[in-house]
Amino acid sequence: MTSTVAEENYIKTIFHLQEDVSLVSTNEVASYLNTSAASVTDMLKKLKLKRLVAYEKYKGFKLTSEGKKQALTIVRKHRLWEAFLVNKLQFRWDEVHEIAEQLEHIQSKKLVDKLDEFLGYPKFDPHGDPIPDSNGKMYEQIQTSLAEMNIHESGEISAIGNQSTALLELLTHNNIQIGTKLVIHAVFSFDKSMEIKIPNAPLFIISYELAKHLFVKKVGYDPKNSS
Amino acid sequence: MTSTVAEENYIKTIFHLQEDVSLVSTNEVASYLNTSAASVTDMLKKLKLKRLVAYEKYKGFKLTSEGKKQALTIVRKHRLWEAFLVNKLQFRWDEVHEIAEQLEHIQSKKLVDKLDEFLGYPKFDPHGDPIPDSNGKMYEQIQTSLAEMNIHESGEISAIGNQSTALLELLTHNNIQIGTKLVIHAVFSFDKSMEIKIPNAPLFIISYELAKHLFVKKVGYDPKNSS
DNA sequence: ATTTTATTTTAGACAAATCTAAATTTTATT
DNA sequence: AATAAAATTTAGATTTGTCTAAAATAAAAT
Ligand SMILES: [Mn+2]
Ligand SMILES: [Mn+2]
Ligand SMILES: [Mn+2]
Ligand SMILES: [Mn+2]
Repeated sequence: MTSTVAEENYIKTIFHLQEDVSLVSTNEVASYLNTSAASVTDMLKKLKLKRLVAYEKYKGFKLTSEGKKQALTIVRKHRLWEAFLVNKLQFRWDEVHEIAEQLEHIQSKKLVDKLDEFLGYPKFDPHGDPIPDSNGKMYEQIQTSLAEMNIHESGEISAIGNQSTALLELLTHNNIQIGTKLVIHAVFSFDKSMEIKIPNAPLFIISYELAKHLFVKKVGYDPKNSS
Repeated sequence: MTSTVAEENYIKTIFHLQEDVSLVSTNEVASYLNTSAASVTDMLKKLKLKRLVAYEKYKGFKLTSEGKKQALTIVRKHRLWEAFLVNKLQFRWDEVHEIAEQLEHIQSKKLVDKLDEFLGYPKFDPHGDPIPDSNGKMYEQIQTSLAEMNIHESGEISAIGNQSTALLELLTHNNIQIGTKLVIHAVFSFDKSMEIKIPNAPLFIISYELAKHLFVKKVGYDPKNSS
């Protein structure tokens, strides 16, 4: 019924990988978890036996609905703990992922629900990722990478696609955080860098590399009028 | 350098058992941890190799100073998390031990110290047990079991030596909690039961079984005058 | 001082999670 | 369609933490 820490890490990994594609491969999981393909195959057999993944050898795999349900409770715990660390204990958001990787495996439904209540039922974690509620429901992220946006479009930073201290340093330097509104003033084809405007600051340029890791909720932009 | 969860559980167990006696035995640890004596011997070899216990076969064992230091950080985490669960998340004190058994193994010095600060540097956990500070120092518990006290002595409940829901139920019924002041009005030799007085309640009788599990800080009682 | 009992350790086995190397299957390339 | 390359699985080990049963040692009882 309950899963080990190792099993939970595989379940969560498959969950994240299958957000993009319908079937996940052995090697994808192996490289994500820094483990060998052989170990992944071993674990898949175990998870199949527990009916948490749908798996046929050589064919790829995905979570069953029970597997997805378990994944959502792990993701819920991970993000709630991250919110706790940042909102209550004053950690920076680049410090919390590692600790949440441990805390997400604590087993106690009551603890999670009380933590959720204590935090005021937050809908998003410090990186802008949605937190599943106790039924596994969470907000959709209707957002695009800033790198894919065009000149004159505007939006609001909704998530950060990388949790490194190096990225935080750059964002802090430029006064960018989740919730910051921006308008794209120019896009330079040479290096795909962008000139953007944010409130209370002069225009400045950000690299394509940076733009790729910033996710934006578009505003003032009606898809019906976009021909 | 860092220890596994299993190792930490042995270290903590030896720490608690050696509070009473100078040398701990294999069987004591085995029965405390509900494991076999053979497993304890196996683990002792490992802990000896890591220089965390002083152990000679057939002779008993105790923690080295490094072992004690590690034990204190585990106890610190355990009790701080219990304080968090009760003081911030509104758990009852009979619900928190199991969860703290998991949380005490989370590895992050910074987390523990921030948690301590967030809680306002509590000196005692919800069961009245002292919380080591970040240097491993903690208040001495100058307390005796209520069962060992005599008629006319008075004191204040400082710790509960058992964390069962059944005990909490009885204490709640009698309006006893940590901090409650009491005076012993009578001790009945037949069954060692005691008649006690607490503020705002009539005299009532408690069993020897209960008294054994209540720890009391004596007050208004000067040992110099006790002939 | 023997003998009996209790305690502790050793021997050997097992499950979980991992690995490397070899075998198999699938996919891509000529 | 045959062959080469890539991906995946299997075979066989290894480490950690556990177990039972047997052997060794220590403690208690006669
Ligand atoms: Mn994270
Ligand atoms: Mn996050
Ligand atoms: Mn406890
Ligand atoms: Mn406690």
